[in-house]
This record gives sequence, structure tokens and C-alpha cells, in this order.
Amino acid sequence: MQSQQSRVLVQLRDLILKGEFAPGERLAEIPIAERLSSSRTPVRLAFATLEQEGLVQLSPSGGYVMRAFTRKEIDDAIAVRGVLEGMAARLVAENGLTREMSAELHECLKLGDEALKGPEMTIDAYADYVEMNNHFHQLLIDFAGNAALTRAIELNNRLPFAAASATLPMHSSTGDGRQWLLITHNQHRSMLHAIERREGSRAQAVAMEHVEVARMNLRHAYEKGSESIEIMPAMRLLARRQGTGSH
Amino acid sequence: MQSQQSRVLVQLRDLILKGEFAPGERLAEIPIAERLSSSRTPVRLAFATLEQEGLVQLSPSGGYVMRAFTRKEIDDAIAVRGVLEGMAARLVAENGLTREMSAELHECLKLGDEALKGPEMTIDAYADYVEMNNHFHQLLIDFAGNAALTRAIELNNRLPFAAASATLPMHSSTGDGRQWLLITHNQHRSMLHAIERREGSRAQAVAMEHVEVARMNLRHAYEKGSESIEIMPAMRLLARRQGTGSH
DNA sequence: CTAGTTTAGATTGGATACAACGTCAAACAC
DNA sequence: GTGTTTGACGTTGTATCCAATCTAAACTAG
Repeated sequence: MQSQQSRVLVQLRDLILKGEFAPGERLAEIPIAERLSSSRTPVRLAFATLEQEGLVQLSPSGGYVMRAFTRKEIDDAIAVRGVLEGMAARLVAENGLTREMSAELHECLKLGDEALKGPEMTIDAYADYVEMNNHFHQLLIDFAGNAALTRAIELNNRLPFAAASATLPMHSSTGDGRQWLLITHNQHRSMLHAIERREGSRAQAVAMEHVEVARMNLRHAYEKGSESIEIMPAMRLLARRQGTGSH
Repeated sequence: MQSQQSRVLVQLRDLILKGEFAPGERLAEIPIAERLSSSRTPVRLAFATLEQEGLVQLSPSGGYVMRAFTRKEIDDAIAVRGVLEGMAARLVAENGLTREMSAELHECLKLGDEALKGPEMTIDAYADYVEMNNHFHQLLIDFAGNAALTRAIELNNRLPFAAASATLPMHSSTGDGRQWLLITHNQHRSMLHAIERREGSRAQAVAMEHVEVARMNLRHAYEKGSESIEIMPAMRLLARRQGTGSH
């Protein structure tokens, strides 16, 4: 078993992302330490990390409080992801793919085709698509071979909703979610096509356009409001109004 | 006076950036705690933050070791800065400037003109230019009004050499440094011009080209090798060969 | 009844104590 | 002479302790 430190960090981050704490809520060390059956020390260590990740904030009076996220902040973070993934796609196009890289990416497209082939999507097919989507994005980032870029994307994705998978169309079972998945899947195909033809600028443009679907889905979830909290608990971290909501 | 936590963090980061620790060196808590006259607790907290910043690494056997940076990693980080600052410039151009914003940016240009006006640069004039440069870049980032972007740039700048000021031409007194400052200054002017005309794409392109000077200077410093360690102690953190240098 | 003050409790920031672990070195065996 | 094992030392990870501070409630005075 690993150290308390990493266990507490992972579990606490999980609790936060599950919406266990209300925005602005004071995060006392003792109750959390008890809840995760550890002492205060690993909890404080975890807080230091989570503060860097932007999930919690130092309170001026000491201690930490849960951060609130405005709609604009999430939207902005998605835009940043677009730019960074656009850079990744451009780099991959400029540097060129090896045969193995190309094969891996094509495998993703194939998995996507299979998940989307029926007229209706099962839950399993949806899960498969999400996994394929994550893999595809991760491959592009890895193939770009730029550690600072990888890091920047990783840190940006720590913000709730900013990650690629967080804002895939969630209502796939209702039918119109599948339409959007078809569109994002086609964008993946365009991206790979551009990359293989070394069209860096096109690859970048498609990658940037790609996140617009995520923005649209965020808007959708935001308007649905409380309904989407059921399937996306992290929605609770979204402040309904501008401001931090902490006082 | 502030907390030990923040004091130790700042001082320790300073020590690291001054090249006090060799790449791969084990960073023991007790000596550092004694050196900064605190207990191990704040040091440990600082390590957690510095690890997030990428300056130190967890050793598999426990504890932290000083990270080594390869030339490529720094170069890549500068490329990421170019993309992010390019995004900032584009956003500012697209959103437009208020009268106050415009005035502040023009003030920077004026200060730069003054610092560069003589045929030779004094140390003071150089210092003024550096300060103006930082301010100009920070203004653009602030005016973009995208918190995730601000954060991403900030985190990326924590890597040594990646920040805008870190790789300005350092040999300004020798004359050819001044030439390069004239060029970067002119790029600032072009950027503002593009922004005022709402030419987002041009503003972005200039901002991206702008960091090429930084890359060139890094190459320059790297080739000079030990000479540049005198004026840039952080050069010691650059691994002379690929790899982590930790074993 | 309200507002201000005081006091008691809880909580954080920091230091230290302790146990488990890893590392290094010396000594022994082959 | 070399390789291995064992033991001692140092370090980390974690828990707890203490003091300083903030919070909140209750009480008093106007």
C-alpha cells in the first residue's frame, strides 16, 4: 500500500469532485482527517496540493475553503484547452507520425466507429466512446513530445469540467447526444487526416473547433441546472451567480 | 509578518532558482529547515508546492530530489509560453481595449523608448527595460480577462528560463544585446498596433514570434556554457546531457 | 431590546516525538 | 579478494502536542 499522503490526496480530490462540499464551505482539517481515517498532517499536505490545483482556496483568516467556479471560468478553461490541444495537434502534424503512432490513432477511430454504428447507443457503447475519446486526446498530447505542453494541459484539466471527457454529450441515450458524438468523432477523423497530410494549421484549427462542442454542452448542462446535478455531481461547484460565493 | 509556510516557500524557491542545489541532489528536510530557521513542517509543505511547480521531484525511495532540466524542456516551455501569450494577445485584440488599457500599454512603449534612446545602454536603463517588459506582458495577460489562461501562463513561468524576463538578452552592455532589445521592443509596438486595429490573428502571430528571441537567447546562453552561470545561476539546473542526471 | 464586550471553545499553524523504512558501511564468509 | 549479510545510523512519514488566533455565544450595559 502507498503512503497516507497520496491516498488522502486522491480520496479528498474525489470527494471534492463528487460535490461533497458546497462552494465557499470551510474545509476543517479534523472532520476530514477523521473521515479519511488519518491524522491532520496528510490532510494538510493534500490541501497544499489542491490549492495549487485551484480546487480549494486559502481563507484570509487561515484554513481552506471550497472554491466556487463561475460559468465563465469553466468556459475560459475550455478555451485554453482548445488552444493547447490545438498546439499539440499542430506539433504532431509538423513532426510527422511514425507507423505505430498512426496505427494507434486509427485504432481509436475504429473503436469510435463501432461504438457509434447502431442506430441507438447502449450505455456500454457510450462508455466505450468516452474511453476511446480520452485515449485519442491523450495520444495526440503524448505524440506532440512537449513536456511543458503535457503539463499545462494536465493542470488545466484539473479544473472541473475543463477536461475532454467531462463535457462530452451526456444525454446520449436520448438520441440527440448521439448526433453530437457523430460530429466530434468526425472531427477526430479530420484531425488525423490533417496530421497525416502534415497540414499543421488545419489540424490546429480542427482541434480548436473541437472544444466548441464541449462549450456547447457546458451551456446545455448549465441551463438544465439542477437536473444535471444528478448525473454530474460536480455541477454543484458551479456558482449560480458571478463572484466567489464565499462570503 | 506572514506565515512560516509562505516565507519558507519563497525562500526555498529562491535558493533553488539561485542554483544552490545541484540537479539530482537529494533535498533533505532537516538541513533546509535549519538553514531557513524553521521546523520541518513548513519545509515539507513547501516541497509539496514546489513539486507541483515541477522544480523538485519525489524520489521513489521517499523524500525529494532536485530536478534537472534539459535544454529541450526549457525550449518547449518557451514554445508553450508563445502559444499562451499569443492567445492572450488575440483575445485582447478581439475584445478591444478601453481607453485606460490603451494608455497603460502606450506608457510601456514610451518607457521602452526612453530606456533604448541612447547609443549605449546603462545598467539602469537595462533594468528599466526589463521591468517595462514584465509589465507589458503582464498587462496583456490581465487584459485578456481569462483566469485559466492567466493561471496556465503563471504555472508555465515557474519553470526556470520559461518566463519572459528570464531570457531577455543579458549581454546588453556589450552592444549586440541592445540590437535585440530594439527588435523585441518593435515587436511590442507591432503587437499593440495589431491589437488596436482588432487584428487578432496578427497580434497572435507577433506574440508567438516574440518568444523566438527568447529561444535564441537560451541557445546563446547554453552555448556559452559556464560563462553564463555567473550571471544566471539557474543555468546550473540545466542538465548538460539528456536525461534526468539523477543517478 | 439592541449593541458591544468579554470569555470560552474550537481551529489552525507550527514544533516535536516516534516508528518504520531505507541506506550505507563494516565485518564475515566463501 | 569479492560478495553477502547484518547492524547501526539517518531520514522520512505520521501522529500528537502546544500556543496563538479566530469564532461564536453569552452576558452586560445603555
